[in-house]
Amino acid sequence: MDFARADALNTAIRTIAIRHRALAASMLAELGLHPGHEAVLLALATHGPQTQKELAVEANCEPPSITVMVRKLETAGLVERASDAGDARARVVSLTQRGSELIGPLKRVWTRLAEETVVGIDEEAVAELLGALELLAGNLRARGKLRL
Amino acid sequence: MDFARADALNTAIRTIAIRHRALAASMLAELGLHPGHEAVLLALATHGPQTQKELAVEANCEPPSITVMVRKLETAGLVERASDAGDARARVVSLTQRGSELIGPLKRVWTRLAEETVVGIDEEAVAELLGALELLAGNLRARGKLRL
DNA sequence: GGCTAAAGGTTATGCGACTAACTATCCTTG
DNA sequence: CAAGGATAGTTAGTCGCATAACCTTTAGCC
Repeated sequence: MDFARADALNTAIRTIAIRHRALAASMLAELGLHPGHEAVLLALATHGPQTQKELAVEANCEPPSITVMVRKLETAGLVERASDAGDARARVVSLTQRGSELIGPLKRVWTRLAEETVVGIDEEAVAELLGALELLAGNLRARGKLRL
Repeated sequence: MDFARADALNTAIRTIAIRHRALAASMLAELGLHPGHEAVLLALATHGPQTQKELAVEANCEPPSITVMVRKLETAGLVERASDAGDARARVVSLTQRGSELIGPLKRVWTRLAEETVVGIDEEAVAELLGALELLAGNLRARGKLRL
């Protein structure tokens, strides 16, 4: 690939990353959330109570990030942690009542974000784009761990 | 749009953002750079010396981020700042000799990153994808600034 | 011309995310 | 069953990026 195209691609990805996050931040602020928190809450809403390790996999980030986010969500009263019966190391995280009540509005905000992101693209093209994006995500999987 | 598709889209974007950045970080580390720095260096290489305000536009980030990055690049000896003749407020940033010498290797790394990102996608599809990504970037432009 | 508004930079602060290093538990296996 | 390695979480420290507040200089305008 020539540099011009490579740079256009990298730049587009970086630009989308920054702006998508910025827009997410301003929308999530309506609910008192910060970007990243929605991944934890939606994972809990979809797959039920789970350990922080599992959350780290679902939310696509490292355990230390989960530790901090879960602590903040706990302080906000949206989530609670309990000791796992059978493994004293693990902490099982689950939604509180207040957390559950936030899921509906969160899903609406999250949907609105996606709609604004792809405005002007017809449904078929969106499906195609989604496939391509998931392919990219797969390509990039765990590559960052490589140390020479 | 239904929630499932919206979430798939948002999640794909967030995942790509995190992983692309992580891979970029590990590749740029070979050159002693951190992610974000490449945007400044490539902007200077492409469009020549310019003020920090212009760099902020080109690198798609806010002036304070530029201030800090430029200072680090200056400390690393890759960039230098001079007072603008005619406007005492502005600082003109330019590449040093060492900075210029880094551009070649940087372009190679940057190209390799893009190639790894789209591995397994044929050239025509990459072009199409690039167009879609730039459309998304346009959709998201400055939306984050909105305050209700 | 002097007063106010706008613009370029910097500083301070907060957030997410990472790596590295640490603790505590669990599980293997010799 | 005791020793060593793997695993769940936490803590500490760093970086990019953002916003808010501030300082300085420029520019507009009676």
